[in-house]
Amino acid sequence: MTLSTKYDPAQVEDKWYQHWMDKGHFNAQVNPDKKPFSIVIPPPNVTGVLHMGHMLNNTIQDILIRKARMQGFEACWVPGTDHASIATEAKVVKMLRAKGIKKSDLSREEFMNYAWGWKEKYGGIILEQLKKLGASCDWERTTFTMDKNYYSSVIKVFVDLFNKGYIYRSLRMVNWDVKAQTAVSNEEVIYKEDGEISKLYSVKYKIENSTEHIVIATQRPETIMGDSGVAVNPNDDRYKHLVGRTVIIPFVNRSVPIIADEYVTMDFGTGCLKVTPAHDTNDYEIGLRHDLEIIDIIGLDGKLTPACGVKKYIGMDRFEVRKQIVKDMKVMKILVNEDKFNTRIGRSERTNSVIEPKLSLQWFIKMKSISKTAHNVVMDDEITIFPPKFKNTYNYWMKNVRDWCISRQLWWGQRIPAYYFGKGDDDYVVALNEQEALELAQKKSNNQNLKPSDLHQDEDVLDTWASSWLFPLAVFDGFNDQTFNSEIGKILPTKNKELDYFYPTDTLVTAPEILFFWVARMVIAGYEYTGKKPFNNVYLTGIVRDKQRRKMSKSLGNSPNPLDLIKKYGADGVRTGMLLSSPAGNDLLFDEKLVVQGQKFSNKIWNAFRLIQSWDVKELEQPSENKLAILWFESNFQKVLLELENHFSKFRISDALMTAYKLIWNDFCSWYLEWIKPNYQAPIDAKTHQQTISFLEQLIKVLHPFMPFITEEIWHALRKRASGNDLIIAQWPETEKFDKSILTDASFLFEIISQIRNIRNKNQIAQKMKLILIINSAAIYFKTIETSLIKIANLEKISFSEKKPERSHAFVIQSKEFYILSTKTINNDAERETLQKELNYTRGFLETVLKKLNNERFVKNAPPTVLEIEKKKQHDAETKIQKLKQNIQNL
RNA sequence: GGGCGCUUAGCUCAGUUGGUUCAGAGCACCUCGUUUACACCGAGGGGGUCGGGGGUUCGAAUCCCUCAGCGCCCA
Repeated sequence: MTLSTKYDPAQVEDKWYQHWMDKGHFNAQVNPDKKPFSIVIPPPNVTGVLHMGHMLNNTIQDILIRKARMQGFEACWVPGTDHASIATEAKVVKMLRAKGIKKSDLSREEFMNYAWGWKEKYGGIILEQLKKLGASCDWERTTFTMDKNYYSSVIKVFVDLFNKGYIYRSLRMVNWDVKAQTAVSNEEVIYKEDGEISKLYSVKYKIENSTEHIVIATQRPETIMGDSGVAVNPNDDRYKHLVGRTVIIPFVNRSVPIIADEYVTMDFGTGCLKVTPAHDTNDYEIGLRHDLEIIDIIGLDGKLTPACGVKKYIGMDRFEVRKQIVKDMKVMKILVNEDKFNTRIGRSERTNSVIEPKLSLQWFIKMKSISKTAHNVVMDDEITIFPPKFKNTYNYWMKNVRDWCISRQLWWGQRIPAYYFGKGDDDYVVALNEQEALELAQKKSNNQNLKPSDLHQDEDVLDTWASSWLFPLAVFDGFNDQTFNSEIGKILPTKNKELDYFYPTDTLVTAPEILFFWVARMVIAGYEYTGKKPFNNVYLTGIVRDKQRRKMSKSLGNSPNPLDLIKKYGADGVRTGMLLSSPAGNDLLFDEKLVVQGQKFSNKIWNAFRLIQSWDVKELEQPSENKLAILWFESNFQKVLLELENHFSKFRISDALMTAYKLIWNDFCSWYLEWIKPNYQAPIDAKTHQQTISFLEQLIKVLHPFMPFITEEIWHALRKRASGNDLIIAQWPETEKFDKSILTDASFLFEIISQIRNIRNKNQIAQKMKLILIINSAAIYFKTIETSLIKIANLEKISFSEKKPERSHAFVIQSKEFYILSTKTINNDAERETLQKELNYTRGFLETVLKKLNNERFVKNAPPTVLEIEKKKQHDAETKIQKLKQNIQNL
């Protein structure tokens, strides 16, 4: 069989993925004979298509899960998707609009049908794409956050938290998205980096019973009609005398107090702030402190309401009113000034419309007490975050945790199970279903005649995070009726085998951006319901950026299409390319060149395999150099395996890959294979051949988690294997004790070889030309490495002699002198220069060593081992200097 | 404004407890090399005052102070 010199991933990847699926290698079940190792996927949005961030994130998860599987764990990777309330609803609305259908024309049920239809069509795309990447998820466990069971879990939790007193309904300032007609969280409000240019208007307010005016500064003159106070700083001498007086609000002629509040910045604007509690978060706080009236003059649509009290403004958009009111103020001669200034304007992440701070009745979770354990366990490293710097960030957020607004004015999501039976703010009950709600409502209202039709369920749905925070529990059906005890609001142990076995999961791999949205909240939910953590480790990946450090995004168009990359370079190449530059927790500067490097690496391994496979094998006596090569590689493999495990234990995945990369490319291909390679067309002895195949097997084992496809392909090409004997479930190599002296011998050997190659290079001596090496040393020291040295350095022979040959190139290693007999005329000047350079360096080195040794305090204080080392350095350097000097003289 | 972090070779980054010839890796670059597994290759090489300054120590990339530049999170 002749194999192509180029490895072609397209030929093998789909084949092996299908094979693994057919054999059920991805599926995990409760198995008392094995320890569990589980990961839950950060569920991607159903709206999404695979992007580079997913590629990185899921490659890392796949690496962890594949390694665990090979290490004999029952490895379970649960995939799933997230219903993404806001984003999905936006997509569906847009899709309907294209068909000429308005959401407002549809009933809730009709809309949900469309939404489900959309989800069925597009919602699974991303998971299908993950298969191309090689993700070894247990697809039979695929979970969607709106699945029936999941939905009811979320509702149960809402009811439970309400009954426990964690959920309350309250008038709060929310960020209102006028376009999307929904409240959005603080995190979904975007402020432009450099701010935005706006105008600051200075307006005269008349002081009541006085001819005096006070000049306030505002950037929102359209809210003047909602003013219920004017605030100054208590330390501001300009206004001290006015505190306690009242002013007349223009347009509405309302009389409001002048109050003193520390919040006011004296040197901003006029130092005099109009207070509009209904339309600004800070004003709201001030209003609460000073008991000011709340006058809401802007409707949900962003238009002024009759409450503004000025007929011509009613029904006008807030920004139109701003233009008009400025004109009107000019006419009234109360506008003193308008200045351009740079300010921060909050815009909705989804619609880019300017956020309107708005008071509204919303549902909240009290976060302070429920999150206490979740805070502590991370501080105590019960849950470990990688990289550790995020522990600080987590701490800061938890310390200042704020109540969580969980209602969203949308339809796509879990509908809030609150049922209203009257007009009063407190006329509602919270229940699992309508039947229970009716019973509760009858009790609460003291009205046994309430009918189902008298109840009206809350129109809003829950924030998506208020469902996905249950993910690690819900995927193992932790809230089914047998497991979840609604009386005490706990998930019971020993009631659910799957949950008992797979929970807590091992490692969560996700982006730092959602440390609070998702990670922290999962920890909170985990402790609230099981008293246990949801995962042992949290690994936070970096953000995938382009070479210019710009975040990859659709709008910039700087993100390659992952599937195109896979097509072009193979999944193995792409996985490798991503990881090669992904140091733990740092951002990844993606460059297609890295994927090329991954592809080249595939090819290198492929050709190593081709070489081994091409040899003619005979029952011959094993040459001594092959024995040495094998001993060396065995020990070296063990040494490197330790390094690899160390990297893994610290989640240095990219370093682990680089370690494997160098082990294969440098150690195996460049050294080992060249060492044992038979002469052209000569056969190889069977023993060495077998051993070499075993080595390659070991190598592809440790490489498998990174490059699953090519390794599986070679695994099967190397030997005939029984059905089901696949690399994906092969046993991971064990670390064993190894011989360190052989490594020392080898590095001595390698150093000599490098020197000889260097001499060839510098003197234009062809690789093919055999050279004679003379060593000024007893032959006994070179017994083990002699034949290897002859072979790899391509020598004719080695002689041992104290006599320095006349025409030769000299070098010194570990105080031993080596001479390469020259076939050409030696260029004495060049040779002298080389040796002199070496001599100067060594002298300088000796000087620094002597400096230490002559320092009494060093000798007194340094530990004996360090002292010994320094003495040895001195001795070696002195010998070397002597020999170099002699060699220079001899020229 | 508050908090956290970063600055090491042309680029991206390692460097664990202060102590091996410790100043490293990968890529990039330069030189040489192709009938011999792979040119998606091989061999060799150059390149850094460890951001600046000060301090602690026998000894500092590593600890402390300070200045400068950059990034992230929160308000």
